[in-house]
Amino acid sequence: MTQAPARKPYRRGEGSKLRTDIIAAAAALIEETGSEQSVTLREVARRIGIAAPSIYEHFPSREAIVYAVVDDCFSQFREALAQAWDSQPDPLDRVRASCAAYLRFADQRPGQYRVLFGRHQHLGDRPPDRVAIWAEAFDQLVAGLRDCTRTGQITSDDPYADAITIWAALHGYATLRASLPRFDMPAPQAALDRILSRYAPA
Amino acid sequence: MTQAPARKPYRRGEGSKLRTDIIAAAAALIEETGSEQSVTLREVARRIGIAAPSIYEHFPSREAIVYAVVDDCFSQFREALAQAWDSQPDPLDRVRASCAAYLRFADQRPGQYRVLFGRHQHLGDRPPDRVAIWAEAFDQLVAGLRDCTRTGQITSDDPYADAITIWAALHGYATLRASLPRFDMPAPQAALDRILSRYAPA
DNA sequence: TGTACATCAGTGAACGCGCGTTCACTGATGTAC
DNA sequence: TGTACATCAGTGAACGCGCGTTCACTGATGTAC
Repeated sequence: MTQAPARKPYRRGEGSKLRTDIIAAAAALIEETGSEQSVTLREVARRIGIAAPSIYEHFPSREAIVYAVVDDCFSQFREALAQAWDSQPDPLDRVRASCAAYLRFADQRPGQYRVLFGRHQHLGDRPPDRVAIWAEAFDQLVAGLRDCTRTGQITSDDPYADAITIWAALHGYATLRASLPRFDMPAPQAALDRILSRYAPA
Repeated sequence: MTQAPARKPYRRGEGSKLRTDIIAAAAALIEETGSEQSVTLREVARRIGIAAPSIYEHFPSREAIVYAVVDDCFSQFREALAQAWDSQPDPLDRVRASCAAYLRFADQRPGQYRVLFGRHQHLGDRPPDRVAIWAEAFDQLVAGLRDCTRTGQITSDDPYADAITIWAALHGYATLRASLPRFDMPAPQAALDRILSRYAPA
């Protein structure tokens, strides 16, 4: 769509910086449209201000760009969750902080969050196994709930089943808010408080 | 993709039947891929066994087909919810039945459910106002919860806020289950029981 | 200090593809007489 | 009962478009001598 202004080639030895530009442009495109399909070589090239074939110096195919972006998103998502988890020693605070980080990611980058649930066929070399990443985050939530039941901060006869419900509520809130922007939703923090209030009564 | 076998033209006066075929083929395509983008005139035509330009007898553009399909989905969705609501006299049973119908629709036609949350730009003549349809369904849930608090079947200090949470949990469960089929989720009825158990303790 | 040259960071033109859409048309079928 | 013809339900070829990808190339830049 938008044509980037003229640019000078990177200096010798800095050619790999273009790789970063490509991923950034593709990520922005995904964020704007919420779809991987909008990542076309030509549109990415236009945004950076290069010719489309220049991309082949850094990626073997269109699909490889999308793959790299999604990979990047997953890393940042995991990092955000891990940081929140580690920041709190108390079990309930830990669950709260993790859930808040989850909603913050989805709120600030709804398009990228959306893409984390897309169907990603593998490129051949490495298997994607996105399910494993979600399972990891989910297991952490289950562990958190278990800790909270042990300390008596949360009452649950089945932390696994309740973790499913809480995850569903988080995911549902985040995607509803992004899908129906004209529908008046409470802010993330208020929504989270509501969700958890049924599990950790004051 | 798949080429339909040879077919005979509809008889005189029955030409409008093709319109139904087109919507059905487009709906199937959406259901298979979960995306409106897969509805192309040529693919729809291939599936029915006609030439692509024949579609212009019944729809002015590609977008009009998608619009008709989404319209159809919304009608069926509303109908399913209304039927469930009307089938139960007891307030809590009514909420349960409506939520169950919601999950059943999403479970049986995940691709079409997904599309109900897409961005639909209007075609000019009539405004889409999808938000109004969602608001209508949501208001019914709020009313149901209010009735249940009156009868004491559910405890809530803020039925509106709790309706948001319950809707989010339903939507989140449905979309997670569809997005991550390899992640082991409980069946819809079990998930619904879990969700509502926090609001209507036995 | 000057210069030839290898290499780096790209480019421009072209390909085949599927797409939406337009247009002139065709063959079967029901109907008026 | 027979026939001309209007109409219906479609078709085939073509258009311009944006796309992914290939290929031969080019100009600037750092380096060896």
